[in-house]
Amino acid sequence: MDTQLVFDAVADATRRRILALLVDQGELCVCELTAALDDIQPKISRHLGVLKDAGVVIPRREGTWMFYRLSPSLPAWAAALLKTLPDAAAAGFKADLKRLKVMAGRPQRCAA
Amino acid sequence: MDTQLVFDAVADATRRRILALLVDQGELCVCELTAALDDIQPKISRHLGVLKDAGVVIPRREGTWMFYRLSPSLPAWAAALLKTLPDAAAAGFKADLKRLKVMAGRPQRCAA
DNA sequence: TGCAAATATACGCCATTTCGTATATATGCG
DNA sequence: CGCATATATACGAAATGGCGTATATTTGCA
Repeated sequence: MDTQLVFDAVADATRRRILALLVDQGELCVCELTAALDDIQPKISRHLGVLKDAGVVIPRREGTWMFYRLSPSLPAWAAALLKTLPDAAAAGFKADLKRLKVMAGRPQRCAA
Repeated sequence: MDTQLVFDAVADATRRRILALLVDQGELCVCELTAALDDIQPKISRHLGVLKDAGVVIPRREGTWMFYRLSPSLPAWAAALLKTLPDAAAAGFKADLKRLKVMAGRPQRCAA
């Protein structure tokens, strides 16, 4: 676990919004995050790539969907840091969560 | 409290080393931090300026010394974030702390 | 006032990062 | 195979941020 990569990961506002949603929701796919953040898909994918390379999230493929969730093997300090993100984002987080909830055609999960 | 400024503050390794020491030691002056990090004074001052502008630390003058400590009015999420820093820095933090302890001529505090 | 110590700031320079757009890859299905 | 959906990557441009060096500021004291 590279410390600098983790802090680089949370230095960007878009990545913090993604992580706050993953902390709260457990697992989300790219299209759900794209809808929740109301942003373009390549941007979301690029930031998810950064998070994956940092070891903060791990991907899971299900058909054409790619689901992302927090890595289960984070050191305690990193897990504690990520848990602060929904509070840190505050108002923005609630808006993102609301857009996620009203998103049309959310993918069905086969497995958890 | 500007969220982005706080995360920018901890994005830099030098600032994390400074903050880890302040979390652990409570209050330190520029010359102590310069010795502990084994770095040049303008660099330490510049980073302390960033931390001050972000509202993460507050300065206190005592003669020619400037002492810095964590802001007492941090939101809970920010305080929780900062508390992870000594663990996040790990080995580097211990080395910094050791250099602080063996520093010659540490300033005497008049007041806490 | 004049000097010394401690700290802060100014100035280019260089490296990194993010962005939008366009395109490539991968999977499922008929 | 061929098409559609979902996701990932490549590219150049623009902005940002840290660095070292030099210098300015502040304070204490003779």
